[in-house]
Amino acid sequence: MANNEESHGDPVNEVRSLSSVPKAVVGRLSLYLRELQNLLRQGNDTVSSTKLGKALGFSDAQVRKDLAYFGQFGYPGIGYRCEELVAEIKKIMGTDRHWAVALIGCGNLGRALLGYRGFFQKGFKIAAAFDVDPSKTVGQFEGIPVYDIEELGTIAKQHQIRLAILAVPAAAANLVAEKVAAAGITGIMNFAPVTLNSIEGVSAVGVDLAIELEQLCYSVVKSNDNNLS
Amino acid sequence: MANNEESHGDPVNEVRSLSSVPKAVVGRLSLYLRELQNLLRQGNDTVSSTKLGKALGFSDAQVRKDLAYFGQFGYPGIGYRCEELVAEIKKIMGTDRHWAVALIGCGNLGRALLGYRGFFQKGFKIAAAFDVDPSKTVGQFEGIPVYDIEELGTIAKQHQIRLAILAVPAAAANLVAEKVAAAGITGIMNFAPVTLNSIEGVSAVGVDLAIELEQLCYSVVKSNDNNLS
DNA sequence: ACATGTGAAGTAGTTCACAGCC
DNA sequence: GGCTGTGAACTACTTCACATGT
Repeated sequence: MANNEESHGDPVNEVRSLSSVPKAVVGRLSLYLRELQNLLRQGNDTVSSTKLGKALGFSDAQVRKDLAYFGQFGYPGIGYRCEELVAEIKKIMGTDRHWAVALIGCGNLGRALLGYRGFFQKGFKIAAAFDVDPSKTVGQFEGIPVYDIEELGTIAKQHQIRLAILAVPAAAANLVAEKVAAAGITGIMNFAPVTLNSIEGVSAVGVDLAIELEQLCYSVVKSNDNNLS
Repeated sequence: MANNEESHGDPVNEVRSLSSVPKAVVGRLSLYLRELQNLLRQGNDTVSSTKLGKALGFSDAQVRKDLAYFGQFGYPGIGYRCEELVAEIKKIMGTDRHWAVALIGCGNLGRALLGYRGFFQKGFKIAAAFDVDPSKTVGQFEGIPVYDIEELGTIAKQHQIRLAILAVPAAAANLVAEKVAAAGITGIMNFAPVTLNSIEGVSAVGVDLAIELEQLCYSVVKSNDNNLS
């Protein structure tokens, strides 16, 4: 029994869409994109729904249905042209352009995220970092200037920042989220271990690393139980 | 239209269970646990399914149904006793005990995770770190010793390590995952931006921070579209 | 022969609504 | 009156299977 799998956990990370496209579909789209880029790097020009699905643990029908929400991208008898599909999915996700991002909270995790290459590769650039601690707001980390949180509004306007990464303590998260919204930012990636209060016109995804590990823990314990029987 | 929400993205983080409990339920269980602990800290002894659900954006029925998969924990007319329910959920998740964890890959992200408090608070202790780079394997970070990856088997046995956090480059991830499995570790939290090949008897959750941000990006773009119409 | 796109069928997850209990 | 636990109804998602295209 192959107990391994990378499918999607569910409410551990948190987004809701308004439209008729199921959020599960959008989640898989990101995985398709990632896999397609890997395939391209390995020199593949085209890929079939069967192959793409198999690589990610989904059925071929699932792949085709998911893509069908957004258009007809395939070629019967051929499959999908990787480069083309990459471009399409990027357009759908909104990552066909560059995004300026604010990082708020320069603690352990915050500083690591400043140096994280993965964001940049997807077109996200952390334009500025913020903190409340005066000892941090003097300089810069990883070449990114650190400002006092009160300057968020000004700097956000200057750099046209539309997304914020929150790496602040749980107790401060909701207050900071309000400031972020007030600065005209409409997307928040929240690393604090609390569910943010909903803010009109602002989308949020929560990423709780400890919860993610806890989910893994459940799988491990569960699979042990099953193997005994 | 309140476009904010922290519900669960779907296949962005990746777990599959064998049993009949939907993975979505297990995901929400972690959120209930987190909220219950916050409620306790605020001095609440009991909570109703309505209140708990409202705090997280779920219906009262959802909360009750989710918990009903595991037993009867509530008191009609009263609700749920927070402390009691916390203990129950911890037991279900397997976090009622302590877990020794190996961290593999001491780059930017890896080192930040070594210092991340959230894991410890849930009972996870990073007992040892590993890397291939000899310049890193001499010392320690955050008080945690760093070993050469080849020592994984020995050290894992010594510390009874059952979980591993992979913070290695994408190109190395699958190879390292094999070594992890060979060391007798049965749970992998994968930060590398690839879907790991399935390994017999090993559970994996994938956490791709860039994908998480991409999902947020989609929500923001989408909600913009909707507001125009 | 191979692969897409899609209606139809099937499965899984969520909400309703109410009986029973405090 | 407030609240849980749960069958029944409903909704959403996934898979099937095949017509169509290369």
